[in-house]
Amino acid sequence: MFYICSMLSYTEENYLKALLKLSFQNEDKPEAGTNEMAAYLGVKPATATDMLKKLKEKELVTYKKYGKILLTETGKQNGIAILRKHRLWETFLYEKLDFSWDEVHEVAEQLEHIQSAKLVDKLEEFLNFPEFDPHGDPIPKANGEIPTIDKVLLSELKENELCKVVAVKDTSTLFLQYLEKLRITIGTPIKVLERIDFDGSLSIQIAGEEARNVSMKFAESLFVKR
Amino acid sequence: MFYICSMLSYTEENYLKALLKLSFQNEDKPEAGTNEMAAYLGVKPATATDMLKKLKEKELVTYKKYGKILLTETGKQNGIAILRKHRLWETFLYEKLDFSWDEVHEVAEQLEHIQSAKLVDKLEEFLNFPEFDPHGDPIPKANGEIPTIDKVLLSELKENELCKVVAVKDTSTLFLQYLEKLRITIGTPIKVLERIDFDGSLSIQIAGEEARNVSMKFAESLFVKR
DNA sequence: TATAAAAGTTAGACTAGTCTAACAAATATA
DNA sequence: TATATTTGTTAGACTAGTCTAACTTTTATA
Repeated sequence: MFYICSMLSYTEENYLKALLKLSFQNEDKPEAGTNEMAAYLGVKPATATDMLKKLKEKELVTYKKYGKILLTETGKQNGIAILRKHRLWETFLYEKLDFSWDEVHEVAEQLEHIQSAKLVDKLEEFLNFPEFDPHGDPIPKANGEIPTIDKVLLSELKENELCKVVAVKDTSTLFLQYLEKLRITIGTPIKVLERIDFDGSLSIQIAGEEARNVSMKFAESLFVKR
Repeated sequence: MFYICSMLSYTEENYLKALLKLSFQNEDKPEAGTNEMAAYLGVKPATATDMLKKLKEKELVTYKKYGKILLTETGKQNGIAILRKHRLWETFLYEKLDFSWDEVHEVAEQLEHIQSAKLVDKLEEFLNFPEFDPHGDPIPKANGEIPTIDKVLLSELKENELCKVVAVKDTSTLFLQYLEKLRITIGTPIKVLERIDFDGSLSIQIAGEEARNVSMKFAESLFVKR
């Protein structure tokens, strides 16, 4: 149970976090490839290969030449610790400092690397132990547990189904700003009025307002709870 | 008035801050020497020389070989911006997250490098535009102005003078913890009962409690307002 | 004022993280 | 299954920031 190692560089932390995120994406098999990882981090594959050797040396990942990359338990816990910090800071920025949905990420990318166990725990307490961040993503607990919530994509609902927004799948600025324009936020109730099979678009009712059409791309970017 | 440049590295920021701090210390002449600066930053003089060339290139300092180092106006404003962040974060940690006097500095050293103009200004607003940090040091305003307060060392007071603690000169953990033990904090009233000429020590009354002796070293580490 | 001491600089080397270009292995497909 | 494509690795180079060791300039002092 002595997983979190504080002697990681800024860069190493970013690699671990990327690996963790990729493992969430590829749910069935939590591995990643070198190119995939490099693309995610915005570096060249050669660079990723080098770092991988270092992470392997430190027993944070298992991998062999030309093989897939997998986080060790230590690597995973370290990644989770960073994700925890990231999401707590996002929550702080959104709730206490009036940052908007799409502004929090960039600053949290920096704040997540601050080293101080006390700071993280005090921050969590100050925020009243939030379970989800402003995007609806779960905030890992101090022990590494990650809260869950059952959610489905808006696109999976049938006609006449009612739901509440619980998270965004796409966190791009464009999408988040569109959501703000539609006055959709975490918790907003939505009713599916009609499904247009032709292009997968939906006619929905947002918070009891008048009907509005949204694209399939939109419906596949929003998580809701029935 | 377009002073703050955001393209400074973590290290460059530290050099500018060090130079600014040294210029406060050497009040009469705000210059510094290479060795002095290196010592302050915990690097070797050779390293400081290299960085100086870089800072000169960027017009953040003026200096010539074997000469003294002086911040340019741009350099000074950048230094002040970092100091502002440092002291705002210290205030946040102390007031909102219950950090103790002597714990805030280390974490603020990291937080001061977060790049986001919005963050700093929102933080200042969230803290209600504090003028002084937990150690009583002035927090620079967004425009670079630094609040002042007239303060003297406790050691300068005469017998029977009354005062209030406004800042600490020494910010070492040992001193801060001693202050906590004595239940002295910013704002605590103190009366000088007796000055012992033999060793410069004082007999003082803290917040109306019974008399207590403090050393000359102590009296020279605490700033008060008459 | 000559010289010793202090202060500052240069040259060359190292590490972490990055790149490009060339190559090797694995996989997909004709 | 042979080959083309994709994926991943190696080698060599670069930058920022650091070091040590040797050297130079300034300053303090005998």
